Amino acid sequence: MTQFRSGCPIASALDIIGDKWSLVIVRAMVMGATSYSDLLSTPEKISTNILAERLRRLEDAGLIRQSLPRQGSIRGAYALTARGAALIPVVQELARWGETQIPDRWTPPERFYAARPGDFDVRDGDAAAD
Amino acid sequence: MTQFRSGCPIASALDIIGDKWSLVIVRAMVMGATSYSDLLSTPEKISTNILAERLRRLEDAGLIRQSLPRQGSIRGAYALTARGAALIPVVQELARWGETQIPDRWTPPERFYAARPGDFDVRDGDAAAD
DNA sequence: ACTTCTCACTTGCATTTTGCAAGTTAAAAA
DNA sequence: TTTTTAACTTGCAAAATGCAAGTGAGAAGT
Repeated sequence: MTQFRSGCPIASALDIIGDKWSLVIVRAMVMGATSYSDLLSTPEKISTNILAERLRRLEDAGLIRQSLPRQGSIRGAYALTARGAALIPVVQELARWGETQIPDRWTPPERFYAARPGDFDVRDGDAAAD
Repeated sequence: MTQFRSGCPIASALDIIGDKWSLVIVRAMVMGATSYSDLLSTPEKISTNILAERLRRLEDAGLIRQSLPRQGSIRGAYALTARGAALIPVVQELARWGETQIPDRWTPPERFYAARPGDFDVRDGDAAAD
């Protein structure tokens, strides 16, 4: 599995999600993306091989999981696990930093900052009905 | 300068500090590192060329700066700018994530979590006397 | 004054990661 | 039954990372 550079929680976290794409994927999933094509259609234009590899790594690291395919679809939807959802405060702080420190960035929608780790990892039954 | 993948503040932040080393350097500086050799002696064992290049990039991005060399030293000490210090909440959340989600990580000292952006970027005069 | 040491890097080169473009496979739609 | 679409895989070029060794300038020792 991942070799950690040290016992430091920050360095170790970066050994897992310290790249240009992992937290972009987490952001997209916080915003509701669940399929491979949802993730491909983000404005950042991730390439297909990188997305596939990142999804594999995030799954191996236990941050996301693929639910069992429902009938009428070949593959299951991706969802954040509790561990992955625990990154929400990190991406929110990153968003605040980007908004305040980099000129002309978009303002994320309210519901992005309102998201809480507990809103995810529903374990079973996709009870996301309104 | 940096080319941003999109207007998203998260993706743009990652375009600047989305790698394995930048936030490790910020962490070390929050903990008091000010010289090249301070930064080299962190437990993560960054190699010299990477450190030099990262320092250059962080300086170009306005996150750190090198103060004017005092007499008796050839180069000035590195310090976080206000923009760099604004990353403190990000590294703190990352630390919380690492501590709670990865087994057997070190517990950062109190003063790490107590650090506030306002404690840095003293602008002039190194008034860090006890 | 002259050699030695240390600090802050630079350079060369191998390895790994990232990125683009095109191809594949299976199921859903026409 | 041909065509689309969704979810990838493969090949190869380019960029980032990492190791080891080298450099230059001021500080320290003698």
